[in-house]
Formats: sequence, structure tokens, C-alpha cells
Amino acid sequence: MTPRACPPTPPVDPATDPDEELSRLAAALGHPARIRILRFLLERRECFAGAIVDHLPLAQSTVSQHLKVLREAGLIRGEVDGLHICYCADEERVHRIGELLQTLNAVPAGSER
Amino acid sequence: MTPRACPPTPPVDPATDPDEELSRLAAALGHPARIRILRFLLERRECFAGAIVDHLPLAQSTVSQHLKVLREAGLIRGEVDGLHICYCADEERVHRIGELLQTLNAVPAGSER
DNA sequence: CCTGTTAATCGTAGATATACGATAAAGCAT
DNA sequence: ATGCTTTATCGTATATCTACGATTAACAGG
Repeated sequence: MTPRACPPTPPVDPATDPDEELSRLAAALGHPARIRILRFLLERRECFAGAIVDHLPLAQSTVSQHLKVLREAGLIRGEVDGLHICYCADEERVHRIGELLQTLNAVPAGSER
Repeated sequence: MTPRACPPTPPVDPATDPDEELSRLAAALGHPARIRILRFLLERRECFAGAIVDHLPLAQSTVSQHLKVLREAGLIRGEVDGLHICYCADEERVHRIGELLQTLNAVPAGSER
């Protein structure tokens, strides 16, 4: 019904606490197929969804679902380009995972006994 | 039956490829309760399981399951100390996640067009 | 021995995730 | 318009996850 064509990445709800945000991002990485997709997109800086489907031993609909998970986590973005959709990884967002991870082992400097 | 008392961290199957390893670790972080447990353990350098249960709004059995997930991912270790079990985070393993993440955005130096 | 404490495990209910084929929607080409 | 291509979505089956209370096992103290 709604004429929607792959929305430009939801801003990932700024009102969530760091633990929520990290667990969401981590969950999106919690499947080998999605890691492979992300790696594929980061090696080629962009590419068509069809290329991803060819690259994985999964049905087109399954890959599309994995892409959706990554999209909703903000880790990839898709732009419509004629008949194809060009996906590219959001490197900043990938980097954000590392940042959040560091808040984990960061001992509050000087406050350890 | 088997007299097993919290094994000393399974070596995390060295035969898995990086994508598998990363997705496994990420999946273990893919729940806010587990992030909170990990953060808790990294702030106190060690602590009793009971303290974790008190710290979370979850039943003892639920927390125990989350601890199991973290243990099986190698992110925490538990040592029996009398009646208690002292859990501590494996910082090296947490660090490993960051390493694996970096293999993601590492462009194979010079091989990009 | 019996009792209380601590933490894992069992059993289970309900929710989410994963996979697939089928279908729908949208754009190009003829 | 008709047909072809591309990708998302639907419907569905199976599996895994999450949560809980109940139970079990192991230890400490009397």
C-alpha cells in the first residue's frame, strides 16, 4: 500500500542506552551470513543485491531478510538505481560497534583500586 | 552424573573461520542482559554469581542461562570458590571481538581500485 | 547426619529467528 | 500494454531464544 522504496536508514533511536544499542548491533552481526554480507560490501565499496545473492548459498528471499536485519541496524544502506538496488555498508556504524565495545573494558581511569 | 564443575572455558574451536567466530561472539553480545553482565564483571574485576543476579531484574535461572551463553562464547570464566562461584570476564576474548571487527573494514592495502 | 545456601539444570510456554517457495511491486525493454 | 528482471514481502515450517518456577547437586555449618 504505502509507496515506500527502501527507507534511508532509520536513525537508530537515539533514546536507547549504550547496552541496548550495542546488543542491537551485536545481534545484527550474530549470524555468519550477515558477517559475510558486510565483509562483501566493505571489500567492494558498493554493489547490487543480486551480487550478494550469488555470493551466498542461500535463497534470494533469505538474503533479502538478512539485508533487512542489517538495514534496520543501520549497518547498511540501499539506494535504488534503476532496476537494481545498490547496497553499501555504513562504515561509521561499523566503527560505532568498536566504540561501544571500548566502553566495556574501559576502566574508569583512576577509579580502580 | 558426570562430576563436572564449571569447565575452564572451551578453547572455542580453532577450526572455525573468522566469520563464524565473529558471529558467535556477536551473538553472545546480542542481548542487553548479557552486555550488562559483562560490563558488571569488567567494572568489578571479579564477583559472585549471586551479585549478578541481584544486579539484574531477572530470575536466578535466567541469569544462569545468560552466564552459560557468555561462558560458552569464552567471554567469561567461572571458578568455584567454596559455596560461591567467582565469575570473571576474559578481557582478551572481549578484545578479540575488536580484532575481528577490524578485519571487516580492513581494505586489503593497495588492492582497491 | 540434617539444614540452609548457592548455582546449575530441567521442563515448559511463548516469542523470535531462519529458511524456503510463492507472490507482489516497480522499473526497463520491446 | 506485455513481458522480463530485480528485489521486497507474504505465508509457513522448523528451530532457537528467553523467561520462569521447580528441581538437583554440591558445599558449609551445626
